[in-house]
Amino acid sequence: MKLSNTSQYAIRILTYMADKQDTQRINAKELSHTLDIPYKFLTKIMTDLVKVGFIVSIRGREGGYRFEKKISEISIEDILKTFNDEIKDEACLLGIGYCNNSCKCALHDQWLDSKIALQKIFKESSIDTLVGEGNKV
Amino acid sequence: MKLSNTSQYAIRILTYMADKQDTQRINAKELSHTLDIPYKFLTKIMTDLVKVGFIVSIRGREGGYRFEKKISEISIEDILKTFNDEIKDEACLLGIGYCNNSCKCALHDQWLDSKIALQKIFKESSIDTLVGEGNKV
DNA sequence: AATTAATACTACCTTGAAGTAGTAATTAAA
DNA sequence: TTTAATTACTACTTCAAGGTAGTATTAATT
Repeated sequence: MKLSNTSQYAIRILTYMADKQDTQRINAKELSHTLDIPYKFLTKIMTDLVKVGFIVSIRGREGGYRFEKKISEISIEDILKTFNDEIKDEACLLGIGYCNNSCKCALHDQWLDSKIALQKIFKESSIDTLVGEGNKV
Repeated sequence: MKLSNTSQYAIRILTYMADKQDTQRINAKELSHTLDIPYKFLTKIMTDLVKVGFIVSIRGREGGYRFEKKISEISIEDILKTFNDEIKDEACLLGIGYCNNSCKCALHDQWLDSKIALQKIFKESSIDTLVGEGNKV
């Protein structure tokens, strides 16, 4: 009952980047050190985040990353979808195919409200709503 | 954002067993066929469920499994705990150590209500509340 | 007593996520 | 134009969960 490491890392990276947007470019080394994410694994994730258009990369000396999309337009859901980690509508908590109103598992009704609440949180939490709270990174 | 296969299997096994408690013993072969769980993997899970005291096994010909605990006294939470898959109080959605009121990640406040709701569902859903609804197995 | 049908145990194999290594490509600075 | 600092790419290794195989043990039936 948790997000994948990759999704967790991606959310933390983008939140941290948003938090210090004064400095326009942030490089992988800084992110790796600050967020304690293995360097090589982080650069792999960064490349994915570039490909999906959340950020752009500047290669070469003095390079790094900066946002491409507005941070108000990147939701947690968007990030989770990038790594195929979102909660799908017909997700079955017991892993028996798909659940819906007419075909459901024994936990479907109990799980429904929480599922919707979680989906809502993920959809409505954009990166800009997460910054500046002095939270741990 | 899902339960482990093992937990899903265990919940389905116990729910199915509870659903047909008329027949006192159920054997691994029937469970494996009916629930479409690999036989050898299922027997491994069954042994765990025996060890933790939810069920007892009857070895030898005509053997099988039956409940040891009352099905009203086995919660989803109990099952999840058996396989170390429960939602812990200080679980951090972003995987940054532990979260609490004074030290939290950027998603902690948003996640809190859902977490509590889920914990409540898992705690309050005992096996007997899941049977007899005609749900898929 | 032998056979058969069941669970238990030990050890192994497979798979996908996580993580690592090395090199190529790029670009600013010296 | 060389060097240094950066991201991108390809391929590999590691780890834990999931799954499999073979054998031992148990006990009712024949």
